[in-house]
Amino acid sequence: MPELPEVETIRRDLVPRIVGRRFLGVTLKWPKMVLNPSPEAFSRRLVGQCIKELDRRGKYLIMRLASGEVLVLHFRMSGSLLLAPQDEPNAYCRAVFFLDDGVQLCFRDPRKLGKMWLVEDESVVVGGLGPEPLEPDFTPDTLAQSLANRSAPIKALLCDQSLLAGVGNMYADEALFAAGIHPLRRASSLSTGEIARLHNVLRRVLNEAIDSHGATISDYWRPDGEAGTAQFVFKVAHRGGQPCPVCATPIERIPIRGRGSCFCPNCQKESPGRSDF
DNA sequence: CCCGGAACCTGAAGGC
DNA sequence: TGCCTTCAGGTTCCGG
Repeated sequence: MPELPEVETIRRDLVPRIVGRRFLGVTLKWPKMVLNPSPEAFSRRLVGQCIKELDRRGKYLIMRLASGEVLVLHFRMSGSLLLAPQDEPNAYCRAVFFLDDGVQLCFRDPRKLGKMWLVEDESVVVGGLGPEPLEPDFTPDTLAQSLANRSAPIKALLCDQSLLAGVGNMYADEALFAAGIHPLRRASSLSTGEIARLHNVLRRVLNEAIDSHGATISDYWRPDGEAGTAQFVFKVAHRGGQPCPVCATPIERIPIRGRGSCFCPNCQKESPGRSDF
């Protein structure tokens, strides 16, 4: 599932391949994935446009076009953006972008949950996102303010895109393990020390995953079709039932807000850590 | 405002 | 062997 490290990997892989290229055509095989404008207008307005810059905001991939318009993509659960896929026709290819150097860019998405927008102002899509966790404006203080007076489980809030952009189920689990914090802890119960630790490990976990080119758990692939390797260094994410790498206690898996949450019941106690006082 | 749950989707996996 | 149910989870919407 593409979260921040996966989308950042897609962006970095694509920059040398598609910046400066022009769209010659677009084929929409699942028009419902286009949320703005109408699918017909989307294709008509995109053709002929030159890709000026690739950016990322949270889990959104942002293509800035020479005209000033912006093509925004979200991969949701199962989306990938593949360059010149070898296995055409691909049953899961929901949209194809034909570029002026002969390359095809295929939006592969088995579950059809991915979304695209063509807008003049990207803020209508990403305006509600919280700070970028790897940017300087994400500080222990801003995290503390986001968590103050909130009774929801910390795990749920870490996945709330309006508080912090780009963190999803996998990396929230990894960060909470690294910080030694139980995912069900009420956010407002975290100490200043715990919040500082969480802030620190969030950045570390995300940066390490980017270094590993993201995690290929199910349907995420790099644009060239290669898998990421971040899943091989996961300590708890997607590892329910397996032994904790630190203490060998079986990793538990419980639903939080309907999401499978993996943690070590020994390393991540439910009560606040005594060492913080 | 805040919290939790359903819906959108379909392939994979498990039960009988 | 094969049908059926359940699960996976990012985002949006809805109800309490």
